[in-house]
Amino acid sequence: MAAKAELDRILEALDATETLDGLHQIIHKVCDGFGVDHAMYLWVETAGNHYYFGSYPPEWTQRYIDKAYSRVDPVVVGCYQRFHPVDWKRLDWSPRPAREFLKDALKHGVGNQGYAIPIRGPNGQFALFTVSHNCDDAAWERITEKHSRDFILMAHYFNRKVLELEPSRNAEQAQPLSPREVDALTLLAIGYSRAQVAETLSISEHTLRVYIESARFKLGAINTTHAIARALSLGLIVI
Amino acid sequence: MAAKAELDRILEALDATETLDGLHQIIHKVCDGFGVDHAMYLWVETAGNHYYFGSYPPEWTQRYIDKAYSRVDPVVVGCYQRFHPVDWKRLDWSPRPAREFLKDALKHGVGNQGYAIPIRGPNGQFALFTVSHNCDDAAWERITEKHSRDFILMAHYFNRKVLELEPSRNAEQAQPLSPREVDALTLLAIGYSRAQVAETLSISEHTLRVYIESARFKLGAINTTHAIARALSLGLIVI
DNA sequence: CTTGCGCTCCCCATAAATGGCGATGGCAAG
DNA sequence: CTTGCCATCGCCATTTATGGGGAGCGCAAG
Repeated sequence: MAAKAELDRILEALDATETLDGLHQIIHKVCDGFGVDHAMYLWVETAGNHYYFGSYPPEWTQRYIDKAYSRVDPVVVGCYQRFHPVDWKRLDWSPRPAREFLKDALKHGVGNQGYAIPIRGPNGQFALFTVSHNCDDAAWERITEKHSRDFILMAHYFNRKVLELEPSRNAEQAQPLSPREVDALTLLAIGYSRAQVAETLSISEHTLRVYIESARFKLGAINTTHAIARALSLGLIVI
Repeated sequence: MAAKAELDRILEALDATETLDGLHQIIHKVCDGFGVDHAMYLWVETAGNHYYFGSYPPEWTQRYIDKAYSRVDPVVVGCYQRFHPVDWKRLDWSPRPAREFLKDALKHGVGNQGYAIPIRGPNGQFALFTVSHNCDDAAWERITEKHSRDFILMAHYFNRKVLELEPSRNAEQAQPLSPREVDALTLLAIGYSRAQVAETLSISEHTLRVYIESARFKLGAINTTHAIARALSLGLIVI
């Protein structure tokens, strides 16, 4: 089957590329190889700070950033709460901002059909791989049914490469915490006050403070809340 | 290719199954179909609260839970910080607890080779899909090279089904936070004091307090640190 | 058109966390 | 055998967070 060879070619190209430029080119091969109008990868971070590449017109991508559309885009919002790839049609387009966004998107050449694959990486990374197209529902269903597995794999490989080539975006490795520090931060993270933590761990509150301060220092955190947040993000504690 | 048909059969079975029992059976088909000794799925939550099914001997799985091995298991610890599937050999087995864990695992019939695929879902879900086997390095590399894509897809499909059939675990759907609440918690999570957050958001410190309290209430958190931790865990904020 | 919710503002008092100065003993690696 | 890290303890002053009251405006959905 042609598409199978297509997938292999793309995944191999993804494995082989060593530059972001190379990576960005491959997205166009996805369009050609799978007969869709557009494909894109979008790493969603805090508002306005995305990492995007794809085949959408540059005006649209700029507009998307300028208008902070990722906050209203049902594809982003909807995928954030699910694991399963999703057809755009099945998302909730009822809120007014969403409908206006859709109108704007169609005007800028985004396809009326789309299929989005949520991707999650370490440290809370969240990204999307999307293919979109202009066609009727039946034709689109044929495409997505046939290639949904391929899209999943490509999403995985794209993200893998992005993480590899954009290490700066990926949080730095923190020095490990001592067991007591982990205990202390974990209990604080579930809402215990310092007094309660000290009692739970059967240590003086002062000793506890030493742990917290030590953990704060290791994590480069300026207060306890920050330390908890960093420890959670870095996977050093789990609640 | 036989393995291709094998993959199709398994993914279709995964799509079709509607019970956890059915799901648990399929893991054995993975072993048969791909010629590996063991396969397993492990949803890692707080210590001792896992969701597991697989082909390991029941004694071992019980022991794993009893000894809280997920805290020292380099497969779990190592995968938590990466996106890429990983061969067990490439993990860090040098800490003493890890070495003792390995000895214990081998004694209980876990293979000397393994390949682990990290899986992440909404609300900070973290799971592992692992295949393991007893053989030499060369043979193992042939298996993993040939089937790594299949393993990724199976990991994805297993997790998809688990999320579908175990909604209770995922059910901790927190009510969504308002944009201002997200702003407030996010800034607190990066270490800002309330005064700084209020200034950054250009609101009074009292208004900020209302947001924090409202978020605390929605999250069932008893103090700010707890709220931050829960919001992070639930994926409601990202830092 | 009412009800709810989000966003905004203020004061007071108390509880909690932080910063700074200490100290001792154990254990492991260089 | 020193150096560093971990675990444990104390006190005081200051800053910050929390809990308890209030209130008004706007928007959207029932």
